[in-house]
Amino acid sequence: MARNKAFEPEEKLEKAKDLFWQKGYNATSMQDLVETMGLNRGSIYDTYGDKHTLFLQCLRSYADSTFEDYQRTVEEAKSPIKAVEKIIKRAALRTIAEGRTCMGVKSAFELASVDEEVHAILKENTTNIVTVLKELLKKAQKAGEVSAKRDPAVLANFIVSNFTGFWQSYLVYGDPELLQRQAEFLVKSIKK
Amino acid sequence: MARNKAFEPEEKLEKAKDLFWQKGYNATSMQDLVETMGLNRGSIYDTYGDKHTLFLQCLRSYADSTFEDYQRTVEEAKSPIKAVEKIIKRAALRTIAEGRTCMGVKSAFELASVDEEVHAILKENTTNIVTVLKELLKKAQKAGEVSAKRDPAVLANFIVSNFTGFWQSYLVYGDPELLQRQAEFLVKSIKK
DNA sequence: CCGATTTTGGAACAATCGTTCTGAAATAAT
DNA sequence: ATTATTTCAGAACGATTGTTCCAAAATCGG
Repeated sequence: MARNKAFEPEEKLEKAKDLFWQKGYNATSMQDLVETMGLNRGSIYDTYGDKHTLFLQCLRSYADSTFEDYQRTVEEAKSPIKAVEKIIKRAALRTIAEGRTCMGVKSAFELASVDEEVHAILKENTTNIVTVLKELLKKAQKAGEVSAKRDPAVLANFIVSNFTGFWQSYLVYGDPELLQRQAEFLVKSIKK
Repeated sequence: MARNKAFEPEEKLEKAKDLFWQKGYNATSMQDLVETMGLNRGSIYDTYGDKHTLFLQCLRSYADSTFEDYQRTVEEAKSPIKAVEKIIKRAALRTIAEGRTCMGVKSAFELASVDEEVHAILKENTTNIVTVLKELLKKAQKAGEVSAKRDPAVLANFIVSNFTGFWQSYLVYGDPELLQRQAEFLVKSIKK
């Protein structure tokens, strides 16, 4: 009946994601996308819709894969508190290694206050991570590894907020050692 | 000899600042600025230079006034540790009250990685606040109000990073109570 | 009042924005 | 081979981007 798509939509979406991630939404033009994705203008509109819709798909893809990364980190841990520690260390490591600021954080500060769809994606993603941490902290409290006086919800949000703080710190100073020490202090704060 | 300026440059800069603050750099157009500042195109270019130069002046103005606000907060405090507490509480309060995300944080994530001038302004401003906190923490350590084991530099950077975390938390959840509790936990973390 | 200098509103600029459309080439199933 | 659908390169769209320029009005010091 018809010709097949000559490209892998997910693979090209990955390229779009990389570009949006690097430049931000407003600073990325459709021309940039055409060149980076190596796709025709029409093909982009046919496959992904307009620029905004394309961006939402990229953001969702980014959010999902980071969440999956945190989930994998949890699975490998030997105890609840070790899992929390691992997640924090992993966040610090990603900040240093990725070479550019978390797409979620960038998008939050650029768009979340004026774009309800972006806000919804980021809120859901944040809640997912917070929920994982909250459950781990509850278990850690039962095991006596975290003070029972603390509210797990506050602790979990505190940790996730600190991840944004990691990006800010590294963006301004680019000092891996400082970041590591901040992460270590965060772990200590949670434990005792 | 010549006609005087019919407007107060600083007053109009304030309006530009408000607009950049609200919309971000890339999403603010020159047309927006003309309308919001109530000034002629030519007058803007004559007085402030091009869009980018105007933005830098706005950002500097914002950074200076927030730093002054923190300095005032310190002066009113009765002890070093109280001053640190006050600064943290004040940051949380501002997050809740101002209705829009800190211009410094927004600009950092939108521009700092590609705009060296913006990066320099923000780095200097951050260093200023970190320095104030560091001195206060040293004094607090001498007074036995903060554990001497901690590195004041790490603590100070940890606190400032948490301010960015405050904005993220409030941007995503808009929950004043949660933020207050995060701030309280931050204070506790520093003290013990 | 006069001459110098600004402000002002708006026209004009080339460039780019996101988006749509065209028409021809390519490829799939019938 | 025919037909249906997609890809492709690029033209074209009106709108908007940042910036410059111009002539007229306004206001100052002498």
